Amino acid sequence: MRYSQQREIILNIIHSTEIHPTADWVYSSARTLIPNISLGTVYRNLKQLENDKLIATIFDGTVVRYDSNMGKHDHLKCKICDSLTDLTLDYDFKTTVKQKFNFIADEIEITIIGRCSKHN
Amino acid sequence: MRYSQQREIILNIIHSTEIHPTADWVYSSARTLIPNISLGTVYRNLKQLENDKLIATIFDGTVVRYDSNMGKHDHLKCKICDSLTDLTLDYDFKTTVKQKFNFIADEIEITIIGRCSKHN
DNA sequence: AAATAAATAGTAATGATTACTATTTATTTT
DNA sequence: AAAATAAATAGTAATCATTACTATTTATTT
Repeated sequence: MRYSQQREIILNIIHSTEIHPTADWVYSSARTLIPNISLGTVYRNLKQLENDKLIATIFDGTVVRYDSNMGKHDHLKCKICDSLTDLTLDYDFKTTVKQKFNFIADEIEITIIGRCSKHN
Repeated sequence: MRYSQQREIILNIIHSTEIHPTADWVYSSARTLIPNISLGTVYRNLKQLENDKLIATIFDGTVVRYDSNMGKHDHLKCKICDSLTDLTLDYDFKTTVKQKFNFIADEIEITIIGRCSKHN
């Protein structure tokens, strides 16, 4: 993959925020640095960065969000302020589903939906 | 909420399949019974049925799927055949997140992604 | 410095979902 | 049972996120 300033900026944007931004947020943010960057460029690079395992995508119900935390982790999603917070839970479901369903687990996605500390 | 034949048929369709259908699948299926049912009617009723807790929605990455299994349960998603299978896992994350994050958990969504018994 | 192929900007197209509106229909009132 | 009502519908247009397309630009190789 050839270097591009656009891709570097997009990756930096995702690495420098905790908010798990959407493609559109990344686009707006990138435009402050490259005013005429194209939305298509943002989407294409997000996909490439995901393929290269430099970022991860999270499906948040309606929109896709991007996450620079590449370690195995889970999410707390606040119903009130719509924030998404990383956490790490302790579990071992892989052996369970292998034994009961003969299902080989590659990834496990856990999202806990509720009210964060600011809204309860 | 006023009775409508359309809503009854939509609910029956979801109750009579295990495949966690998409809105479009429900639409196609409903058309065999009501040939000129509108796609908007399908979406509107799916939303109403969800509000009334008669069905649940699952976000499958790209499309929304509907589930008539209203009990607390989790999903096994096969990467190869794209099937979505219900299962029930045993866990208690609610107390963990209350203690560590002061987060009140209302729902917990767990999806295990991998290869089902037919594809491993 | 010229050749190349990958990446871009800008725009059009797609696909899922929602909004709108005139008409139909279930339910209530008379 | 007929008229009044308001909710639900069909059909169509609009929206929003994402993808596709294409001529141009640019990083890298020769």
